[in-house]
Amino acid sequence: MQLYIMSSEKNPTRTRILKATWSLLDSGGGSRVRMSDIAKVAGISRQALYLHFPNRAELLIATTRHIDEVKKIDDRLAASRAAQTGRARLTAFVEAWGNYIPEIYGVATALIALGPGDEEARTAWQDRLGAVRHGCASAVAMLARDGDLVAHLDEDRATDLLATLLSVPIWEGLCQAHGWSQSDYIAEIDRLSRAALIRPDPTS
Amino acid sequence: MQLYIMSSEKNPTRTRILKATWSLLDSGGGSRVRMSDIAKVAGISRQALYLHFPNRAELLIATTRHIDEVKKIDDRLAASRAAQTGRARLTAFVEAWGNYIPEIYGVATALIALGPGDEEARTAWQDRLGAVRHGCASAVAMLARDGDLVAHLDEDRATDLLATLLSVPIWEGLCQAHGWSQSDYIAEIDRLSRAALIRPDPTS
DNA sequence: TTTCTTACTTGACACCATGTCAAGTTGACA
DNA sequence: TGTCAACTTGACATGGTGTCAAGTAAGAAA
Repeated sequence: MQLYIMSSEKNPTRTRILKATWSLLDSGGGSRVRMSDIAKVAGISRQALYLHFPNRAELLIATTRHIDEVKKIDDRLAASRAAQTGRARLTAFVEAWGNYIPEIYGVATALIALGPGDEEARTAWQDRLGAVRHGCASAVAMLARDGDLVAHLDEDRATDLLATLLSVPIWEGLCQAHGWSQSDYIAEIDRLSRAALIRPDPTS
Repeated sequence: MQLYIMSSEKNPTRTRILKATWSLLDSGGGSRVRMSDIAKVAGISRQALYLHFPNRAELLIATTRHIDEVKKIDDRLAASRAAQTGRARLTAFVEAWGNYIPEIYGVATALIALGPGDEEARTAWQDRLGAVRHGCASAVAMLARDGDLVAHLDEDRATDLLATLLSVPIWEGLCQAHGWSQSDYIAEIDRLSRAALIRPDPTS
């Protein structure tokens, strides 16, 4: 268990560092952002960063947590849990997470790029994926409960598939590489996930 | 224009380097493979690598070409072009490319990891994606010709979507992270791409 | 006022990987 | 015998991370 402290209140320079990291990462250059760049934007010396974070990986991880806090991801995902049917929940979850991706994309990129070679960074990212997967799993479970889950996939498989459809690289491919709008992305992933998971024509 | 020489014949050490790179990259550690590791496996000095390749990026790129040559990707993709209907071609292409992914996965990972920060590596990888996209586009065009393309997507959008479904990260998510078998992967992507692109029930 | 503490600064340095350079060595071939 | 190509060895520049030691500025406590 861990105590989460509102980072906005105390530790003003720590917050300044996190905001600097966030803004640099958001402006594109995922893994090209150096510690010295962050220090410069935060208005402190490079070495002072290490008074607040033991290394680059932890700084990036702390930045994702900071963004989660500011963007209130927990609340947003919780809202998707209100849906009563599996189908509704699927759509709600796709929307909630799909719309969160662009907000963490910068940090995600940096964290993923760090992954091979940094155990801690990989773990941190896996944790996050785990949280998404959990949301996927409960949407899938609800579909199964409703008898709406496609026949050829068990719940685990269906969860794998949904989590993969909702992965960052897919968002990146469509919205970054191919220039899709966020709403087109959401609409298509929603449609695709329904095609993938929902049993066709159960009533006919 | 560029002359492609069968690398297997002449240049024995060059080939040894490429094979060493390939085997190291295949054994997992994508971006953790150092030039010195490659040299050691190839049985030459680290500096001698630079007598054959100007830098790491070019070595990786040459390695993908070497694999293409050995694995005959061109022939395999060409075979998928024999299909007469859009639907058959879609399946054939999914199979051809989907089964090629695991064979280049190691190098792909290293090349992608190099991407941010190395213009040349990014370009090389983009070229490859371009080739895949081209295959996707002609499958989509054939579907459209047959009147089988789903109504709400134009050909460009459909191509984007198919190329994304066939991207390396999706294979990685399913087959690496979640342990799917290659045949399950192919079956599911085939089904998913048909669900995504083919107009439902055109005859009823 | 003096002293102590905390947060920061400066500058130097070790580490590690890439890539470069210069000066050998070795073997084949003429 | 000489020459050339392929390779070796050792040294070094570069650029980033992370560490260390000594110094400074400001506020709280005595």
